[in-house]
Amino acid sequence: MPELPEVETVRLGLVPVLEGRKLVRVEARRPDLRIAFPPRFAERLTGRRVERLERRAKYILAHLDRGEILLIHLGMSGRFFVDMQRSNATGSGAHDHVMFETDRGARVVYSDHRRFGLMTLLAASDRDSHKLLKGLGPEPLTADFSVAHLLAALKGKRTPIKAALLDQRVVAGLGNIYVCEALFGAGVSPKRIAAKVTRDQAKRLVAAIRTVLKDAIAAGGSTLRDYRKADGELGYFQHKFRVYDREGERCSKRGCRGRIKRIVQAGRSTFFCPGCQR
DNA sequence: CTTACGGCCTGTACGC
DNA sequence: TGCGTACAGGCCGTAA
Repeated sequence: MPELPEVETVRLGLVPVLEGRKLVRVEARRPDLRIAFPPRFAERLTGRRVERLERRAKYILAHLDRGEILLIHLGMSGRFFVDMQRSNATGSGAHDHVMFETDRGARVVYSDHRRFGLMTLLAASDRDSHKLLKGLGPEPLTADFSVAHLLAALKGKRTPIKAALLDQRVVAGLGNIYVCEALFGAGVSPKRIAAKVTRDQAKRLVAAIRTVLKDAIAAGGSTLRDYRKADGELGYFQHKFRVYDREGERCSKRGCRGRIKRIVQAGRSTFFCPGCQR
């Protein structure tokens, strides 16, 4: 269920445990996440030092010594746990697929009941050319993501803006929730055809996207001590959304008398206020 | 080329 | 309580 802010919060939780640490033991308990582990996956990771954890879109890239990158995607249900007791016997760890033990004795467990996540290895030199990474659009929290870029990316697109913003080639890291929130913040209707978004709306969208993502990351940092919950789970936090999953509630915008509506676009729920999103 | 849709898995919520 | 159904925040491959 993680989008950019959740992935970033997970990354921040992993940094103190993994960065600079050597992996002394790695177990890959099942090989069939969305993309099967490469051959000898656990062996190739054992003994490697994690030099740096990077986030790109919804991916975490663990830069290892010897010029390799461990690429991680959490899919819909991927979670990391640090230093907690997990037991397959009791069922609590039934979906624990990968375990990393560091030279400081920390144990990091990756759990993913739907198995839409993935882990794979790539050469550091493929950082920008790997097929999962090469088509990604700009990071929304950097200057690469500009009004000019957004307008160019939307040009000629016949799909609704909602679908366009979910397209990782347009902007990287947004998912269904934050697209709904950003469209609400910008006052733009999710049904508007992408190519018809005006310059003024594009400006508001760029600003709203940055704001909702930054606020969510900040909420993770302030809600969780060390980005970690009591049970050792990293990166997830209670966050209040203004439209997502609020069908039927009053619009929170001042002076707006509308109610939040739910529609289905491209098979996914969209929440918006017909009163103030145009 | 762009756009639309099925499929991958399992868990949970809800109506009857 | 049990059962069936719908739905879930992602992404890829394929077809149109």
